[in-house]
Amino acid sequence: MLQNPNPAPAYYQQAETLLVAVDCIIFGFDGEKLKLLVFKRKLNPFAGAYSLIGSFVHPSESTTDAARRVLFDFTGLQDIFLEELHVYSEVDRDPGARCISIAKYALIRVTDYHKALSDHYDTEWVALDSLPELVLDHNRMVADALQRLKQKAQFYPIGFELLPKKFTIPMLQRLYEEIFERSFDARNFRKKLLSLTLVKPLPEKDRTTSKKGSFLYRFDYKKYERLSKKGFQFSLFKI
Amino acid sequence: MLQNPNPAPAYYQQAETLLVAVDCIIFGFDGEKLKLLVFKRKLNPFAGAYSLIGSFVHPSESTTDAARRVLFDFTGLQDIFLEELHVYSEVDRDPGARCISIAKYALIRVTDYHKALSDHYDTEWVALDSLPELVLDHNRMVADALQRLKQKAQFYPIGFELLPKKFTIPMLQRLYEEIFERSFDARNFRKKLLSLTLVKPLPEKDRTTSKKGSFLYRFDYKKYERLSKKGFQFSLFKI
DNA sequence: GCAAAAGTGTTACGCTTACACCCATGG
DNA sequence: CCATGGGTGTAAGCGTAACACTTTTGC
Repeated sequence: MLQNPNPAPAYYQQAETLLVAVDCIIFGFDGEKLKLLVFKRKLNPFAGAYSLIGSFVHPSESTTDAARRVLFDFTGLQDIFLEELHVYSEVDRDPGARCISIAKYALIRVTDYHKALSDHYDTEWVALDSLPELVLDHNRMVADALQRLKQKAQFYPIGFELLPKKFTIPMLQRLYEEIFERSFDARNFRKKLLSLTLVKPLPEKDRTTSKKGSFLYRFDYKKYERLSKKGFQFSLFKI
Repeated sequence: MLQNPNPAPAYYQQAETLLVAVDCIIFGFDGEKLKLLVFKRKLNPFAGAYSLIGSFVHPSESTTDAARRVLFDFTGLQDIFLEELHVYSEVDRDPGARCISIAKYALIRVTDYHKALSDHYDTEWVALDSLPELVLDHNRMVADALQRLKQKAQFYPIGFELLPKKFTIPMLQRLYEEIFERSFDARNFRKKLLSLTLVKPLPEKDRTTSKKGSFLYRFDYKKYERLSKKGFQFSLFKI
Protein backbone atom coordinates (compact mmCIF):
# COMPACT_ATOMS: atom_id res chain seq x y z
CA MET A 1 0.00 0.00 0.00
CA LEU A 2 1.21 3.48 -0.78
CA GLN A 3 2.16 5.41 2.30
CA ASN A 4 0.85 8.88 2.82
CA PRO A 5 3.59 11.12 1.47
CA ASN A 6 2.16 14.33 2.86
CA PRO A 7 -0.01 15.31 5.76
CA ALA A 8 -3.75 15.44 5.24
CA PRO A 9 -4.82 18.94 4.35
CA ALA A 10 -7.65 20.96 5.82
CA TYR A 11 -9.97 19.32 3.30
CA TYR A 12 -10.12 16.22 5.46
CA GLN A 13 -11.12 18.10 8.59
CA GLN A 14 -13.68 20.25 6.85
CA ALA A 15 -15.64 17.33 5.47
CA GLU A 16 -18.78 16.64 7.38
CA THR A 17 -18.97 13.58 9.54
CA LEU A 18 -22.00 11.37 10.10
CA LEU A 19 -23.41 9.07 12.73
CA VAL A 20 -22.81 5.50 11.65
CA ALA A 21 -24.79 2.62 13.11
CA VAL A 22 -24.82 -1.14 12.58
CA ASP A 23 -28.07 -3.07 12.73
CA CYS A 24 -28.16 -6.85 12.84
CA ILE A 25 -30.77 -9.04 11.19
CA ILE A 26 -30.44 -12.18 13.28
CA PHE A 27 -31.97 -15.35 11.88
CA GLY A 28 -32.58 -18.52 13.80
CA PHE A 29 -34.32 -21.85 13.10
CA ASP A 30 -36.14 -23.73 15.85
CA GLY A 31 -36.61 -26.92 13.84
CA GLU A 32 -39.96 -25.74 12.62
CA LYS A 33 -39.91 -22.10 11.58
CA LEU A 34 -37.41 -19.47 10.55
CA LYS A 35 -37.26 -16.80 13.23
CA LEU A 36 -35.88 -13.33 13.74
CA LEU A 37 -34.37 -11.98 16.94
CA VAL A 38 -35.70 -8.53 17.86
CA PHE A 39 -35.87 -6.56 21.08
CA LYS A 40 -38.21 -4.12 22.70
CA ARG A 41 -36.52 -0.77 23.17
CA LYS A 42 -36.34 0.53 26.70
CA LEU A 43 -35.03 3.98 25.83
CA ASN A 44 -36.31 6.84 23.77
CA PRO A 45 -36.63 7.46 20.96
CA PHE A 46 -39.12 4.65 20.19
CA ALA A 47 -39.22 3.26 23.75
CA GLY A 48 -41.46 0.20 23.76
CA ALA A 49 -41.22 -0.42 20.02
CA TYR A 50 -39.63 -3.47 18.43
CA SER A 51 -36.25 -2.95 16.84
CA LEU A 52 -33.36 -4.83 15.36
CA ILE A 53 -30.34 -5.12 17.57
CA GLY A 54 -27.76 -2.47 16.79
CA SER A 55 -25.38 0.18 18.00
CA PHE A 56 -23.46 3.20 16.85
CA VAL A 57 -20.03 2.43 15.47
CA HIS A 58 -17.27 3.80 17.65
CA PRO A 59 -14.25 5.44 15.98
CA SER A 60 -12.04 2.81 17.59
CA GLU A 61 -13.73 -0.15 15.91
CA SER A 62 -14.61 -1.42 12.45
CA THR A 63 -18.24 -2.01 11.53
CA THR A 64 -17.62 -5.74 11.91
CA ASP A 65 -16.23 -5.17 15.39
CA ALA A 66 -19.32 -3.17 16.27
CA ALA A 67 -21.66 -5.87 14.96
CA ARG A 68 -19.81 -8.62 16.83
CA ARG A 69 -19.89 -6.51 19.96
CA VAL A 70 -23.66 -6.11 19.95
CA LEU A 71 -24.20 -9.74 18.95
CA PHE A 72 -22.14 -10.87 21.90
CA ASP A 73 -23.90 -8.47 24.26
CA PHE A 74 -27.36 -9.58 23.24
CA THR A 75 -26.86 -13.30 22.63
CA GLY A 76 -23.68 -14.31 24.41
CA LEU A 77 -22.46 -15.84 21.14
CA GLN A 78 -19.15 -15.39 19.38
CA ASP A 79 -17.88 -16.87 16.11
CA ILE A 80 -21.19 -16.73 14.37
CA PHE A 81 -21.94 -16.25 10.70
CA LEU A 82 -22.10 -12.53 9.97
CA GLU A 83 -22.20 -10.84 6.62
CA GLU A 84 -22.85 -7.36 5.40
CA LEU A 85 -26.21 -6.81 3.76
CA HIS A 86 -26.47 -3.20 2.68
CA VAL A 87 -25.97 0.40 3.76
CA TYR A 88 -29.15 2.31 4.47
CA SER A 89 -28.41 5.98 4.11
CA GLU A 90 -31.51 7.85 3.00
CA VAL A 91 -31.33 11.33 4.42
CA ASP A 92 -34.64 11.09 6.25
CA ARG A 93 -34.43 7.47 7.38
CA ASP A 94 -34.01 8.40 11.05
CA PRO A 95 -36.05 11.37 12.27
CA GLY A 96 -33.86 11.62 15.35
CA ALA A 97 -30.57 12.35 13.62
CA ARG A 98 -28.68 12.16 10.33
CA CYS A 99 -27.50 8.61 10.68
CA ILE A 100 -26.56 5.93 8.20
CA SER A 101 -26.95 2.30 9.11
CA ILE A 102 -24.86 -0.60 7.96
CA ALA A 103 -27.10 -3.65 8.07
CA LYS A 104 -25.56 -7.05 8.64
CA TYR A 105 -27.29 -10.38 8.82
CA ALA A 106 -26.30 -13.12 11.21
CA LEU A 107 -27.19 -16.80 11.35
CA ILE A 108 -27.22 -18.38 14.75
CA ARG A 109 -27.78 -21.83 16.19
CA VAL A 110 -30.76 -21.36 18.44
CA THR A 111 -29.52 -24.27 20.52
CA ASP A 112 -26.37 -22.33 21.46
CA TYR A 113 -28.26 -19.14 22.18
CA HIS A 114 -27.76 -17.81 25.68
CA LYS A 115 -31.28 -17.55 27.02
CA ALA A 116 -30.28 -15.78 30.25
CA LEU A 117 -29.50 -12.65 28.28
CA SER A 118 -32.89 -12.74 26.64
CA ASP A 119 -34.72 -11.50 29.72
CA HIS A 120 -32.16 -8.87 30.51
CA TYR A 121 -32.45 -7.22 27.11
CA ASP A 122 -36.08 -8.01 26.41
CA THR A 123 -35.16 -9.88 23.24
CA GLU A 124 -37.71 -12.07 21.49
CA TRP A 125 -37.74 -14.57 18.67
CA VAL A 126 -40.50 -13.77 16.23
CA ALA A 127 -41.63 -15.86 13.26
CA LEU A 128 -40.75 -14.29 9.93
CA ASP A 129 -44.26 -14.71 8.63
CA SER A 130 -45.72 -12.67 11.48
CA LEU A 131 -43.25 -9.90 12.12
CA PRO A 132 -44.32 -6.96 14.26
CA GLU A 133 -43.78 -3.46 13.00
CA LEU A 134 -40.19 -2.43 13.65
CA VAL A 135 -38.71 1.04 14.08
CA LEU A 136 -37.34 3.14 11.23
CA ASP A 137 -36.55 1.18 8.07
CA HIS A 138 -35.92 -2.09 9.93
CA ASN A 139 -38.77 -3.98 8.25
CA ARG A 140 -37.22 -3.13 4.92
CA MET A 141 -33.86 -4.42 6.15
CA VAL A 142 -35.45 -7.72 7.17
CA ALA A 143 -37.15 -8.11 3.80
CA ASP A 144 -33.84 -7.45 2.03
CA ALA A 145 -31.99 -9.85 4.32
CA LEU A 146 -34.50 -12.60 3.65
CA GLN A 147 -34.05 -12.18 -0.07
CA ARG A 148 -30.29 -12.31 0.38
CA LEU A 149 -30.56 -15.41 2.54
CA LYS A 150 -32.46 -17.15 -0.26
CA GLN A 151 -29.91 -16.16 -2.86
CA LYS A 152 -26.94 -17.05 -0.76
CA ALA A 153 -28.31 -20.38 0.46
CA GLN A 154 -28.64 -21.57 -3.13
CA PHE A 155 -24.92 -21.58 -3.70
CA TYR A 156 -23.29 -21.51 -0.30
CA PRO A 157 -23.73 -23.97 2.56
CA ILE A 158 -24.92 -21.32 4.98
CA GLY A 159 -27.98 -23.28 6.02
CA PHE A 160 -25.74 -25.37 8.27
CA GLU A 161 -25.07 -22.24 10.36
CA LEU A 162 -28.70 -22.31 11.47
CA LEU A 163 -28.69 -25.93 12.63
CA PRO A 164 -27.02 -27.57 15.61
CA LYS A 165 -23.56 -28.83 14.66
CA LYS A 166 -25.03 -32.34 14.68
CA PHE A 167 -28.17 -32.41 12.60
CA THR A 168 -30.37 -34.91 10.77
CA ILE A 169 -31.20 -34.87 7.09
CA PRO A 170 -34.93 -34.34 7.62
CA MET A 171 -34.05 -31.35 9.84
CA LEU A 172 -31.94 -29.85 7.08
CA GLN A 173 -34.69 -30.46 4.57
CA ARG A 174 -37.25 -28.71 6.73
CA LEU A 175 -34.91 -25.74 7.01
CA TYR A 176 -34.44 -25.56 3.25
CA GLU A 177 -38.18 -25.80 2.75
CA GLU A 178 -38.63 -22.93 5.18
CA ILE A 179 -36.00 -20.75 3.48
CA PHE A 180 -37.15 -21.41 -0.06
CA GLU A 181 -40.84 -21.61 0.70
CA ARG A 182 -41.21 -24.79 -1.33
CA SER A 183 -41.08 -28.50 -0.66
CA PHE A 184 -38.46 -30.99 -1.73
CA ASP A 185 -38.71 -34.68 -2.50
CA ALA A 186 -37.15 -36.45 0.49
CA ARG A 187 -35.38 -39.09 -1.62
CA ASN A 188 -33.90 -36.62 -4.07
CA PHE A 189 -32.90 -34.22 -1.31
CA ARG A 190 -31.07 -36.92 0.61
CA LYS A 191 -29.48 -38.36 -2.53
CA LYS A 192 -28.19 -34.99 -3.69
CA LEU A 193 -26.90 -34.03 -0.24
CA LEU A 194 -25.04 -37.32 0.22
CA SER A 195 -23.62 -37.21 -3.31
CA LEU A 196 -21.76 -34.02 -2.38
CA THR A 197 -19.97 -35.99 0.37
CA LEU A 198 -19.79 -32.84 2.48
CA VAL A 199 -21.67 -34.23 5.46
CA LYS A 200 -20.11 -36.90 7.65
CA PRO A 201 -22.44 -39.52 9.16
CA LEU A 202 -22.24 -40.01 12.91
CA PRO A 203 -23.05 -43.26 14.70
CA GLU A 204 -25.76 -41.49 16.72
CA LYS A 205 -29.43 -40.91 16.24
CA ASP A 206 -31.67 -38.04 17.17
CA ARG A 207 -34.91 -39.40 18.64
CA THR A 208 -36.69 -36.16 19.42
CA THR A 209 -38.78 -36.09 16.27
CA SER A 210 -39.61 -39.76 15.67
CA LYS A 211 -39.76 -43.13 17.33
CA LYS A 212 -37.46 -44.68 14.80
CA GLY A 213 -34.90 -41.91 15.22
CA SER A 214 -32.83 -40.26 12.51
CA PHE A 215 -29.09 -40.46 12.04
CA LEU A 216 -27.02 -37.40 12.85
CA TYR A 217 -24.53 -35.81 10.48
CA ARG A 218 -21.90 -33.11 10.71
CA PHE A 219 -20.99 -30.65 7.95
CA ASP A 220 -17.37 -30.99 6.84
CA TYR A 221 -16.24 -27.36 6.67
CA LYS A 222 -12.63 -28.27 5.93
CA LYS A 223 -13.56 -30.38 2.94
CA TYR A 224 -15.87 -27.64 1.68
CA GLU A 225 -13.08 -25.07 1.92
CA ARG A 226 -10.75 -27.35 0.01
CA LEU A 227 -13.21 -28.06 -2.79
CA SER A 228 -14.29 -24.44 -2.90
CA LYS A 229 -10.77 -23.30 -3.69
CA LYS A 230 -10.68 -25.73 -6.61
CA GLY A 231 -13.76 -24.12 -8.12
CA PHE A 232 -16.42 -26.40 -6.68
CA GLN A 233 -19.82 -24.73 -6.49
CA PHE A 234 -22.12 -25.88 -3.70
CA SER A 235 -25.75 -26.37 -4.66
CA LEU A 236 -28.48 -28.67 -3.41
CA PHE A 237 -30.96 -28.21 -6.21
CA LYS A 238 -31.21 -26.77 -9.64
CA ILE A 239 -32.45 -23.23 -9.83
CA MET B 1 -43.12 3.13 9.76
CA LEU B 2 -43.42 4.04 13.41
CA GLN B 3 -43.14 7.73 14.03
CA ASN B 4 -40.78 9.01 16.66
CA PRO B 5 -42.96 9.43 19.71
CA ASN B 6 -40.40 11.35 21.71
CA PRO B 7 -37.46 13.63 20.97
CA ALA B 8 -34.06 12.07 20.59
CA PRO B 9 -32.16 12.13 23.86
CA ALA B 10 -28.66 13.32 24.52
CA TYR B 11 -27.45 9.81 23.67
CA TYR B 12 -27.78 10.62 19.99
CA GLN B 13 -25.68 13.75 20.20
CA GLN B 14 -22.99 12.14 22.31
CA ALA B 15 -22.30 9.35 19.89
CA GLU B 16 -19.21 9.85 17.85
CA THR B 17 -19.53 10.63 14.19
CA LEU B 18 -17.24 9.45 11.41
CA LEU B 19 -16.11 10.56 8.00
CA VAL B 20 -17.94 8.53 5.38
CA ALA B 21 -16.68 8.25 1.81
CA VAL B 22 -17.90 6.47 -1.30
CA ASP B 23 -15.41 4.96 -3.74
CA CYS B 24 -16.45 3.72 -7.15
CA ILE B 25 -15.00 0.73 -8.93
CA ILE B 26 -15.85 1.59 -12.52
CA PHE B 27 -15.65 -1.21 -15.06
CA GLY B 28 -15.67 -0.78 -18.82
CA PHE B 29 -15.19 -3.06 -21.83
CA ASP B 30 -13.52 -1.80 -24.99
CA GLY B 31 -14.44 -4.83 -27.11
CA GLU B 32 -11.20 -6.50 -26.23
CA LYS B 33 -10.35 -6.15 -22.56
CA LEU B 34 -12.08 -5.43 -19.29
CA LYS B 35 -10.90 -2.06 -18.00
CA LEU B 36 -11.04 -0.02 -14.82
CA LEU B 37 -11.42 3.75 -14.65
CA VAL B 38 -8.96 5.36 -12.24
CA PHE B 39 -7.58 8.84 -11.84
CA LYS B 40 -4.35 10.44 -10.83
CA ARG B 41 -4.85 12.52 -7.70
CA LYS B 42 -3.92 16.17 -7.98
CA LEU B 43 -4.28 16.99 -4.30
CA ASN B 44 -2.62 15.76 -1.17
CA PRO B 45 -2.65 13.38 0.46
CA PHE B 46 -1.33 10.99 -2.19
CA ALA B 47 -0.98 13.64 -4.91
CA GLY B 48 0.21 11.92 -8.09
CA ALA B 49 -0.93 8.46 -7.03
CA TYR B 50 -3.63 6.44 -8.76
CA SER B 51 -6.94 6.23 -6.97
CA LEU B 52 -10.50 5.10 -7.44
CA ILE B 53 -12.97 7.87 -8.01
CA GLY B 54 -14.72 8.88 -4.83
CA SER B 55 -15.91 11.58 -2.48
CA PHE B 56 -17.00 12.18 1.05
CA VAL B 57 -20.71 11.70 1.62
CA HIS B 58 -22.45 14.96 2.48
CA PRO B 59 -25.09 14.93 5.22
CA SER B 60 -27.62 16.12 2.66
CA GLU B 61 -27.28 13.10 0.39
CA SER B 62 -27.52 9.31 0.53
CA THR B 63 -24.50 7.20 -0.34
CA THR B 64 -26.11 6.42 -3.70
CA ASP B 65 -26.57 10.14 -4.34
CA ALA B 66 -22.90 10.68 -3.55
CA ALA B 67 -21.80 7.89 -5.87
CA ARG B 68 -24.00 9.15 -8.70
CA ARG B 69 -22.66 12.64 -8.15
CA VAL B 70 -19.03 11.64 -8.55
CA LEU B 71 -19.83 9.32 -11.45
CA PHE B 72 -21.51 12.17 -13.28
CA ASP B 73 -18.69 14.59 -12.47
CA PHE B 74 -16.00 12.26 -13.73
CA THR B 75 -17.70 10.58 -16.68
CA GLY B 76 -20.63 12.77 -17.68
CA LEU B 77 -22.88 9.70 -17.43
CA GLN B 78 -26.17 9.26 -15.63
CA ASP B 79 -28.43 6.22 -15.34
CA ILE B 80 -25.63 3.73 -15.17
CA PHE B 81 -25.51 0.41 -13.37
CA LEU B 82 -24.37 1.01 -9.80
CA GLU B 83 -24.43 -1.42 -6.93
CA GLU B 84 -23.02 -1.50 -3.45
CA LEU B 85 -20.02 -3.76 -2.96
CA HIS B 86 -18.91 -3.53 0.65
CA VAL B 87 -18.10 -1.18 3.49
CA TYR B 88 -14.40 -0.83 4.26
CA SER B 89 -14.06 0.33 7.81
CA GLU B 90 -10.83 -0.94 9.31
CA VAL B 91 -9.67 1.59 11.88
CA ASP B 92 -6.30 2.14 10.25
CA ARG B 93 -7.36 1.96 6.60
CA ASP B 94 -6.74 5.67 5.98
CA PRO B 95 -3.70 7.17 7.69
CA GLY B 96 -5.06 10.66 7.07
CA ALA B 97 -8.25 10.34 9.11
CA ARG B 98 -10.72 7.91 10.68
CA CYS B 99 -12.82 7.35 7.61
CA ILE B 100 -14.99 4.50 6.45
CA SER B 101 -15.54 3.95 2.76
CA ILE B 102 -18.60 2.52 1.09
CA ALA B 103 -17.40 0.91 -2.12
CA LYS B 104 -19.76 0.72 -5.07
CA TYR B 105 -19.12 -0.81 -8.44
CA ALA B 106 -20.40 0.66 -11.67
CA LEU B 107 -20.65 -0.76 -15.18
CA ILE B 108 -20.44 1.71 -17.99
CA ARG B 109 -20.69 1.63 -21.76
CA VAL B 110 -17.33 2.92 -22.87
CA THR B 111 -18.98 4.13 -26.07
CA ASP B 112 -21.14 6.58 -24.10
CA TYR B 113 -18.27 7.76 -21.94
CA HIS B 114 -17.66 11.48 -22.12
CA LYS B 115 -14.04 11.73 -23.17
CA ALA B 116 -13.81 15.50 -22.71
CA LEU B 117 -13.98 15.06 -18.96
CA SER B 118 -11.16 12.56 -19.03
CA ASP B 119 -8.47 15.18 -19.58
CA HIS B 120 -9.91 17.56 -17.04
CA TYR B 121 -9.79 15.02 -14.25
CA ASP B 122 -6.78 13.04 -15.39
CA THR B 123 -8.82 9.85 -15.54
CA GLU B 124 -7.43 6.78 -17.28
CA TRP B 125 -8.71 3.39 -18.35
CA VAL B 126 -6.37 0.68 -17.17
CA ALA B 127 -6.52 -3.03 -18.04
CA LEU B 128 -7.52 -5.18 -15.09
CA ASP B 129 -4.62 -7.53 -15.65
CA SER B 130 -2.10 -4.72 -15.30
CA LEU B 131 -3.43 -2.47 -12.58
CA PRO B 132 -1.14 0.11 -11.07
CA GLU B 133 -0.82 0.39 -7.34
CA LEU B 134 -3.73 2.38 -5.97
CA VAL B 135 -3.96 4.42 -2.77
CA LEU B 136 -5.18 3.01 0.56
CA ASP B 137 -7.13 -0.24 0.27
CA HIS B 138 -8.35 0.46 -3.26
CA ASN B 139 -6.57 -2.54 -4.81
CA ARG B 140 -8.43 -4.75 -2.36
CA MET B 141 -11.69 -3.09 -3.37
CA VAL B 142 -11.03 -3.79 -7.02
CA ALA B 143 -10.21 -7.44 -6.33
CA ASP B 144 -13.43 -7.80 -4.35
CA ALA B 145 -15.44 -6.03 -7.05
CA LEU B 146 -14.05 -8.32 -9.72
CA GLN B 147 -15.07 -11.35 -7.72
CA ARG B 148 -18.54 -9.87 -7.26
CA LEU B 149 -18.80 -9.11 -10.97
CA LYS B 150 -18.10 -12.76 -11.75
CA GLN B 151 -20.68 -13.99 -9.29
CA LYS B 152 -23.31 -11.55 -10.36
CA ALA B 153 -22.80 -12.01 -14.09
CA GLN B 154 -23.52 -15.73 -13.74
CA PHE B 155 -27.13 -15.15 -12.76
CA TYR B 156 -27.96 -11.61 -13.77
CA PRO B 157 -27.72 -10.05 -17.23
CA ILE B 158 -25.36 -7.32 -16.11
CA GLY B 159 -22.90 -7.97 -18.91
CA PHE B 160 -25.17 -6.04 -21.22
CA GLU B 161 -24.46 -2.90 -19.17
CA LEU B 162 -20.89 -2.99 -20.42
CA LEU B 163 -21.76 -3.23 -24.13
CA PRO B 164 -23.25 -0.64 -26.45
CA LYS B 165 -27.04 -0.90 -26.49
CA LYS B 166 -26.74 -2.52 -29.92
CA PHE B 167 -24.24 -5.34 -29.77
CA THR B 168 -23.27 -8.47 -31.66
CA ILE B 169 -23.18 -11.99 -30.29
CA PRO B 170 -19.42 -12.42 -30.79
CA MET B 171 -18.94 -9.13 -28.88
CA LEU B 172 -20.98 -10.46 -25.96
CA GLN B 173 -19.08 -13.73 -26.04
CA ARG B 174 -15.74 -11.93 -25.88
CA LEU B 175 -16.98 -9.97 -22.88
CA TYR B 176 -18.07 -13.13 -21.08
CA GLU B 177 -14.75 -14.76 -21.85
CA GLU B 178 -13.00 -11.74 -20.37
CA ILE B 179 -15.14 -11.73 -17.22
CA PHE B 180 -14.95 -15.46 -16.57
CA GLU B 181 -11.40 -15.94 -17.80
CA ARG B 182 -12.40 -18.96 -19.87
CA SER B 183 -13.52 -19.58 -23.43
CA PHE B 184 -16.93 -20.62 -24.69
CA ASP B 185 -17.92 -22.66 -27.70
CA ALA B 186 -19.37 -20.15 -30.18
CA ARG B 187 -22.20 -22.44 -31.31
CA ASN B 188 -23.30 -23.32 -27.79
CA PHE B 189 -22.99 -19.75 -26.60
CA ARG B 190 -25.17 -18.42 -29.41
CA LYS B 191 -27.66 -21.26 -29.07
CA LYS B 192 -28.08 -20.74 -25.34
CA LEU B 193 -28.34 -16.97 -25.64
CA LEU B 194 -30.97 -17.14 -28.37
CA SER B 195 -32.93 -19.84 -26.55
CA LEU B 196 -33.54 -17.35 -23.71
CA THR B 197 -35.29 -15.06 -26.25
CA LEU B 198 -34.11 -12.05 -24.28
CA VAL B 199 -32.20 -10.41 -27.12
CA LYS B 200 -34.06 -8.93 -30.06
CA PRO B 201 -32.39 -9.19 -33.49
CA LEU B 202 -32.02 -5.95 -35.43
CA PRO B 203 -31.90 -5.70 -39.22
CA GLU B 204 -28.47 -4.07 -39.04
CA LYS B 205 -24.95 -5.37 -39.05
CA ASP B 206 -21.83 -4.21 -37.35
CA ARG B 207 -18.95 -4.27 -39.84
CA THR B 208 -16.16 -2.97 -37.67
CA THR B 209 -14.75 -6.38 -36.77
CA SER B 210 -15.23 -8.41 -39.95
CA LYS B 211 -15.84 -8.12 -43.65
CA LYS B 212 -18.92 -10.26 -43.52
CA GLY B 213 -20.37 -8.21 -40.67
CA SER B 214 -22.27 -9.47 -37.65
CA PHE B 215 -25.92 -8.87 -36.84
CA LEU B 216 -26.76 -6.49 -34.04
CA TYR B 217 -29.07 -7.33 -31.14
CA ARG B 218 -30.65 -5.41 -28.33
CA PHE B 219 -31.29 -6.76 -24.83
CA ASP B 220 -34.99 -6.80 -23.94
CA TYR B 221 -34.98 -5.35 -20.42
CA LYS B 222 -38.77 -5.26 -20.18
CA LYS B 223 -39.11 -8.93 -21.01
CA TYR B 224 -36.36 -9.78 -18.54
CA GLU B 225 -38.15 -7.86 -15.78
CA ARG B 226 -41.38 -9.67 -16.55
CA LEU B 227 -39.82 -13.13 -16.53
CA SER B 228 -37.75 -12.29 -13.50
CA LYS B 229 -40.85 -11.57 -11.44
CA LYS B 230 -42.21 -14.98 -12.38
CA GLY B 231 -39.14 -16.67 -10.94
CA PHE B 232 -37.07 -16.96 -14.12
CA GLN B 233 -33.35 -17.21 -13.40
CA PHE B 234 -31.00 -15.80 -16.03
CA SER B 235 -27.96 -17.91 -16.80
CA LEU B 236 -25.85 -18.38 -19.89
CA PHE B 237 -23.92 -21.44 -18.84
CA LYS B 238 -23.88 -24.06 -16.20
CA ILE B 239 -21.76 -23.33 -13.20
C1' DG C 1 -50.77 -53.48 16.17
C1' DC C 2 -50.75 -49.08 14.57
C1' DA C 3 -49.37 -44.39 13.80
C1' DA C 4 -45.64 -41.54 12.41
C1' DA C 5 -41.42 -40.42 10.65
C1' DA C 6 -37.04 -42.48 8.38
C1' DG C 7 -35.03 -44.57 4.81
C1' DT C 8 -34.37 -46.63 0.03
C1' DG C 9 -33.84 -47.24 -6.46
C1' DT C 10 -35.18 -46.74 -10.99
C1' DT C 11 -36.57 -44.49 -15.07
C1' DA C 12 -37.53 -40.58 -18.35
C1' DC C 13 -36.41 -36.29 -19.86
C1' DG C 14 -34.02 -32.11 -20.72
C1' DC C 15 -29.99 -29.57 -20.67
C1' DT C 16 -25.12 -29.26 -21.46
C1' DT C 17 -21.26 -30.29 -24.06
C1' DA C 18 -18.37 -31.66 -27.76
C1' DC C 19 -17.43 -31.21 -32.34
C1' DA C 20 -16.40 -29.44 -38.24
C1' DC C 21 -17.72 -27.13 -42.09
C1' DC C 22 -19.77 -23.48 -45.22
C1' DC C 23 -20.77 -18.37 -45.85
C1' DA C 24 -20.00 -13.56 -46.95
C1' DT C 25 -17.07 -9.96 -47.91
C1' DG C 26 -13.14 -6.56 -48.49
C1' DG C 27 -8.94 -6.24 -49.95
C1' DC D 1 -9.02 -15.55 -54.83
C1' DC D 2 -8.03 -15.77 -50.33
C1' DA D 3 -7.96 -14.51 -45.54
C1' DT D 4 -10.92 -13.44 -41.79
C1' DG D 5 -14.50 -13.68 -38.77
C1' DG D 6 -19.71 -15.09 -38.82
C1' DG D 7 -22.93 -18.45 -38.77
C1' DT D 8 -25.08 -23.29 -38.44
C1' DG D 9 -26.88 -28.91 -36.38
C1' DT D 10 -26.47 -33.27 -34.23
C1' DA D 11 -25.49 -36.83 -31.00
C1' DA D 12 -23.82 -38.54 -26.38
C1' DG D 13 -23.84 -38.19 -21.62
C1' DC D 14 -25.04 -36.40 -17.34
C1' DG D 15 -27.85 -34.51 -13.82
C1' DT D 16 -32.61 -33.58 -12.31
C1' DA D 17 -37.14 -34.82 -11.20
C1' DA D 18 -40.85 -37.84 -10.60
C1' DC D 19 -42.54 -41.55 -8.19
C1' DA D 20 -44.27 -45.85 -3.80
C1' DC D 21 -43.16 -48.91 -0.56
C1' DT D 22 -40.64 -50.92 3.62
C1' DT D 23 -38.55 -50.18 8.24
C1' DT D 24 -38.45 -49.00 13.01
C1' DT D 25 -40.30 -48.24 17.39
C1' DG D 26 -43.00 -45.95 21.19
C1' DC D 27 -47.35 -45.99 22.64
